[in-house]
Amino acid sequence: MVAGPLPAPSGPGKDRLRLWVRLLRASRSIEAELRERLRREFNTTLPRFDVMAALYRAPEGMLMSDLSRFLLVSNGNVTGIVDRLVSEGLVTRARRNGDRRTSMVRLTEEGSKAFAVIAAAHESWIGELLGNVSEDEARRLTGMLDSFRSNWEGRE
Amino acid sequence: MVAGPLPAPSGPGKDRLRLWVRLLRASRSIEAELRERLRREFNTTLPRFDVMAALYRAPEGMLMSDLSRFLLVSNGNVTGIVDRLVSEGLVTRARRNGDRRTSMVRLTEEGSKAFAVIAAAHESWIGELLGNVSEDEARRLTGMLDSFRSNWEGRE
DNA sequence: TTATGAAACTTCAAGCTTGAAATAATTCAC
DNA sequence: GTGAATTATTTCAAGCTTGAAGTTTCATAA
Repeated sequence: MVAGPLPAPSGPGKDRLRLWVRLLRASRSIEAELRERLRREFNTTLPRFDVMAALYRAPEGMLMSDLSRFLLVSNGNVTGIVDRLVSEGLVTRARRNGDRRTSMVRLTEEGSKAFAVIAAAHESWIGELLGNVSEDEARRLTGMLDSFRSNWEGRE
Repeated sequence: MVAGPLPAPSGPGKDRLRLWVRLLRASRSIEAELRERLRREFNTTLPRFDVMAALYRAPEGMLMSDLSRFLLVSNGNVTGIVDRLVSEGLVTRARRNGDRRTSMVRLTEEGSKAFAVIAAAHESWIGELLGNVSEDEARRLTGMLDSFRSNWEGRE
């Protein structure tokens, strides 16, 4: 490559690279805004919200490793976040009789109530922040991302 | 088993919420894979790569605040990453005569060479990881994300 | 001039994140 | 049953990230 300083990227593969850059910028922008609002309005964080959201969908509870797999983060990471949620009284770790290596993590009553409030705000924020994406576009994009996902999960 | 535990979310606004969840999962999956490969193959990190990529496009250099704005991260964050890159000899901070508050950050010769190698691998990884997105789909998705971006930047 | 305000950075504490190593409990092969 | 893998989790050091507070330098204007 002998080139001028800023050749507009082109050539095979550049379309996907460009897509990746856009995808990353979009999700970082939205994430930053959500993080900021969660902090300002509810004094919480995105990782805590993510854990609570996962647990809210699973009233019977989740193992640490379930959480880690579902949220796509490391085991050690979940330990720390759950520790903080426990110390805030939003979550419990219940030792199981069957397998004493594991513990079921569940939202407390308080955690569940708190989450419901935050989730409602969160949903309306998303509606606002993605307001310029039409419902139709949203569905088409979602479809593309779904097929990306199934291909991704089936790869080695 | 009365209520199904996981009613599929529906109703107004749910399409955008679903889109956001898919978007976040896709970018996190890809990011995790890139991070892993950068570490394994080049013993570096995504934040360092991002800074170097920005500097590579700007041979004349960038201010710390330019980097922070461009990468969508905080000022203090950039300080730390640049510190590490400097100590690795990949980047320099040059004090300017005009305004002594600022310094121009540039890739060193070594940094530039190193980046070129990593960037080539990075591009081929993206080609591989997004291989199931057709070129056509990639362009359409990019178009949607572009219009999202211009709306985003124009919001108050 | 000089103060006062803004701008560019750095520092800091707290929290998030990872990968690797350590613990503890279970399962499996024999 | 015993010992060797395997699985679930925690701990740890290093690095990333933020928002807030602090420093230095510059710009403005009275």
